[in-house]
Amino acid sequence: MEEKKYHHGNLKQEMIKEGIKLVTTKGDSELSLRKLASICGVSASATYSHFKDKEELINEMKEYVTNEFYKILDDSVKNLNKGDFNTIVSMGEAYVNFFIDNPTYFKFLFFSPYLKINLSLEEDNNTYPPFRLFREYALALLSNVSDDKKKLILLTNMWATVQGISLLATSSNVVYAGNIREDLKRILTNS
Amino acid sequence: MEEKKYHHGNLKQEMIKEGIKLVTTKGDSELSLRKLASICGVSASATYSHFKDKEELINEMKEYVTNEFYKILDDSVKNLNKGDFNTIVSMGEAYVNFFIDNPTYFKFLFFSPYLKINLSLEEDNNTYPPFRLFREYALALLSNVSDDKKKLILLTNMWATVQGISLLATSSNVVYAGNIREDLKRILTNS
DNA sequence: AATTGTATCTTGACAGTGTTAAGATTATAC
DNA sequence: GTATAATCTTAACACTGTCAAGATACAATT
Repeated sequence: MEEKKYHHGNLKQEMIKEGIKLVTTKGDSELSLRKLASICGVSASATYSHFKDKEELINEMKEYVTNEFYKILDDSVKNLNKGDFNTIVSMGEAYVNFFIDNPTYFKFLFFSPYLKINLSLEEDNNTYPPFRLFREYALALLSNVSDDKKKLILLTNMWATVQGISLLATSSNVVYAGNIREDLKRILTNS
Repeated sequence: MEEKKYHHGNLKQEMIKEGIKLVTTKGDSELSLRKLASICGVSASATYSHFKDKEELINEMKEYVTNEFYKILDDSVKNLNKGDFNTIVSMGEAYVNFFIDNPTYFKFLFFSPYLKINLSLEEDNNTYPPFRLFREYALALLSNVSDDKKKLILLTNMWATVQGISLLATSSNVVYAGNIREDLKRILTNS
């Protein structure tokens, strides 16, 4: 039996985690600060000691999920060579599977002003980290493509493929019957 | 100067249209029944003479937008031959351009339980109409593909391409530099 | 160790939301 | 012309995010 203390001790982290749990199980429309505060055994206003407003809480939740996403992408290419075809395929599979495993995350992550998506060829630190990682590996594979415009189009298409399939896979009533490996191969080999 | 009448006369249609205007200009978070009722010069509860609840209003708004979407896809293949490559390309371009022209519609349409997306090969009437139309023309092009599994994968990929590019194009900070014609060609020719 | 300051929490209030109940007004049907 | 049904209004409910004021407990300084 836990003692009910005046100070929670770990409220910020718990709100983020319970918030993600709520979104995952009930959907993002069910996420309310008061409900969340109640779950954490704390008054509604306690939220404002840790977050400026609801949006800031949601952004921190997104950051948390983003880190999970990033780690999975990163792990998927561990011990693989950066320039290999197999490497980007492995990441592509991990990419799609992440959202198949967590269907609610796709909407949660990809429809928000938080995202800074940059499709340029140059490395930059403003890009959404998982995308940056994908770009890094995709460009490594495309290093022998000399035409920059062609390169950008190929990059965009690889991206659109994993992103589009993730979208379809997490939409209602859709089961993806294809093969992410074949999809990426098709894009890469015919260029 | 309009006379202010007790009965509005055309409230249902005006709420749908003004609702879409609100979503388009301010985003879907700004859509409230009371605000909408106020815009239409009517009390908050008047809504409930025409819609069961907010969800029903939103669904009718989606239906309206869906019809626009469908018409644009349908128009894009008018006077074109169903089995031609150019035909599906024309539709693909119209598909993506519709969402480039109306960026808020993508989120509005594609994240809701309303959608019934069916990726099977068989014709069925439960599928979301614009998707049904796309499938119809895509399958016409694929009529010479004998392997049903291969056919389904190709269909899915054509779909994922236009859908993924639409998503990227309507996300923040992304400009699609590719060419939808080349994308579809790539998918079709390498199979 | 006592005091002070700061971080964290509470209660109470405010305006805004979707929704319902009861009743007023007007159009429609017989 | 009268009854019925559709459409609207006002009033209220529970819920939401947010803020101001004050209570509590932890941390730092003397």
